[in-house]
Amino acid sequence: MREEVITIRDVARQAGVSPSTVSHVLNGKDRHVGLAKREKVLEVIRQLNYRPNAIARSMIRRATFTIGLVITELQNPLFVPVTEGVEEVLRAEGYHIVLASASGIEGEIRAIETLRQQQVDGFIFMSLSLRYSSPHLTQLKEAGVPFITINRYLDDKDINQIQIDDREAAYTATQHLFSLGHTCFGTVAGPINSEVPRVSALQRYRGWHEALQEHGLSVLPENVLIGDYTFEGGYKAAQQLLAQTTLSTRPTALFIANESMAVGTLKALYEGGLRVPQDMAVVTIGDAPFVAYTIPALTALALPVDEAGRIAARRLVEWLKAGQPPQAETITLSCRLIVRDSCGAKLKGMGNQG
Amino acid sequence: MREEVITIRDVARQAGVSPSTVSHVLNGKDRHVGLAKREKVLEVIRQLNYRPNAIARSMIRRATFTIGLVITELQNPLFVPVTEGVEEVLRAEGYHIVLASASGIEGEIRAIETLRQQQVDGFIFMSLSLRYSSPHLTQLKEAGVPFITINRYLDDKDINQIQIDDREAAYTATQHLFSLGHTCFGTVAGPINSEVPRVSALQRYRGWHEALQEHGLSVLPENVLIGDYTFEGGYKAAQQLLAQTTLSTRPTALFIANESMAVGTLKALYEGGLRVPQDMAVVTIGDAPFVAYTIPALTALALPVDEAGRIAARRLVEWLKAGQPPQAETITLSCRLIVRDSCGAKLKGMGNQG
DNA sequence: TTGAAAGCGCTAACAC
DNA sequence: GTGTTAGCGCTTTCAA
Repeated sequence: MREEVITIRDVARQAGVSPSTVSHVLNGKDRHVGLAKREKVLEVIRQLNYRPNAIARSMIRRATFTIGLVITELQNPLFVPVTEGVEEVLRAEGYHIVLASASGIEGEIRAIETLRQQQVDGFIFMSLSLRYSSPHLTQLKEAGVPFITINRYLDDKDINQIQIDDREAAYTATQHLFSLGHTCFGTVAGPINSEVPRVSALQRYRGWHEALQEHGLSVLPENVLIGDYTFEGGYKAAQQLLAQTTLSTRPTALFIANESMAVGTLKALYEGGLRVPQDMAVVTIGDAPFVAYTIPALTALALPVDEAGRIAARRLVEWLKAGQPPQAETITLSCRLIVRDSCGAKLKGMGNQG
Repeated sequence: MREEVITIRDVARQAGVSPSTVSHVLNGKDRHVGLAKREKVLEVIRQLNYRPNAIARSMIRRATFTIGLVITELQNPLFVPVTEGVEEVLRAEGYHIVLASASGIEGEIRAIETLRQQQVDGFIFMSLSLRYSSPHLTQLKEAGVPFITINRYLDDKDINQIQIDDREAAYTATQHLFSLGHTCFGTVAGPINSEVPRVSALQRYRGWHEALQEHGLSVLPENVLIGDYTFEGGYKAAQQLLAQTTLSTRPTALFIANESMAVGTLKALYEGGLRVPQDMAVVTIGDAPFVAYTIPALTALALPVDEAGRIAARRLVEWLKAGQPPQAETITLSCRLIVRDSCGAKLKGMGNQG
């Protein structure tokens, strides 16, 4: 049943040439092969349905044209669009993706180890950023292994990183609320005070805070909630906000650290009888497809996720082709404000001054 | 900078043994290696930070412990959870995943070709099912290549398939509406009449239709809309439904073929001034995380997606281990009805009879 | 219990 | 232009 394996020698024999000639017509670079032989070889290849063994080729070339894509959270909304970007350029360049899911630092270390055994040519890390330092990545860098990170905040600036400017996005979001006339703010932050805080959550909180400070505003502690980036977390946080505030202390504008929590928030507000945007403006970060179809549609900062993937892949491929690391660089991508309905129009009266 | 490659010979030399001895302590099966030598070898391995070359090993073993995961639509909501299931069991079994995105049959054929060159041990296909016959898969089967499909409807019953029972899910959804007392129905179907219809859309339409027939009900053509499985598609379809129906002909219950379209529908209904579920009950198929947080929360049929992934991976691994195909089988998984708020309670009056 | 030797399928010097 | 040869790093007979 199973096709017997046919090798380059079989082709050579059938075509009456040497294996190296076959190899040359296959890879066809420097060497010139006579037209007659070349055609004959090509024909035999087709006839025999010969399929070159890429593994054997890798042995000699010392390159597998394979890159390891290491991620921690498959269900992270960034994963799919980033991967699409990565895949798009890698495929065009003839590279394959080996997917490794690794939760936690230990998992990541294990994944690196086995992928190196598999002789991947390089890595793209798209894992959560849980801390600023990652010794195992610094080590990987020192071993000369080509890799690039997406969406991590490593303080080792000799590592090539693609970052999305979470701080700026939060700042922009908050400014947007300002520009609409709001002065009484609340937020549902991401996991900023768990044991290992997510760096993006920290940065988003920071951006929000900076914008407030800039305007000399402070926020009541009861208007600052902490969520966990989930729908449920956003829902609960908003419920709590409503429960612990009164009409007089309640914010008129909410910055929700990510889109999942924003959806949860919308629901809690609806159930609490608050209208968005009339009673409460809501802005968030993240522009998953459903964000445009909530009620009301969410004003959000769109993360340049597929671009991040493409850039990462492109830089890695350049590195691989050059055979040496590019100038280490941290590329920071900005988010784009997409105004929809959840923040409403500019406030008219001054009655909202908090 | 770059670590020089250290091979099994280096280890052997350092440890004062032969390469084959090192190989044996590494793979440690039949052969007994003296304790002293074994320890010495292990120590040298650690010292040198030796990393066996999996590629070289594959050459001899004729197995790469790698499987190709071929998908058409990265952004398909099934992709992430299915992949999680697949990854979970494959990793536990020591297999690696090579991800190949391939749009269309031609892309799939190309992906198969290059992955076979990469010597993957088997395949999992999680692509859209666009047609019932796929000659290239039948061919792959005949070549003796181990593979399994998820969510495809192939009429070649000699191929191992994992299916989700779309027809049944739609039937159940519709029955649920019935059980609540509805008699006037509408639907937003998936892409059932495009040039290459999606089989799942066809099946869901069929299940809906069967349930209606069973109750001897017919549906006004104007209450049957066709969408494209997107948020936008659902939104537009529902708008059209409202536009082309009057209060007297308008359905009281809607079956929306997937969750994205259901979200769009909810928005259109809201904007049209219809309350869900009071004025219109809505049920859908697909239970992406956001489905529980729409307003109102959607009653939906949850697809057993991660289970599908796990089963597929498990069966494939068994096949690989056995070295021969299992009894060809099409495993059909059922969906689970999750009742939330979008269908409301049982209708009281009889005024809704259509 | 261990080592020597022969490859896996391919490419790349090096001859001719 | 083309063939011969020597490996890539590993496993696996086959002897010892």
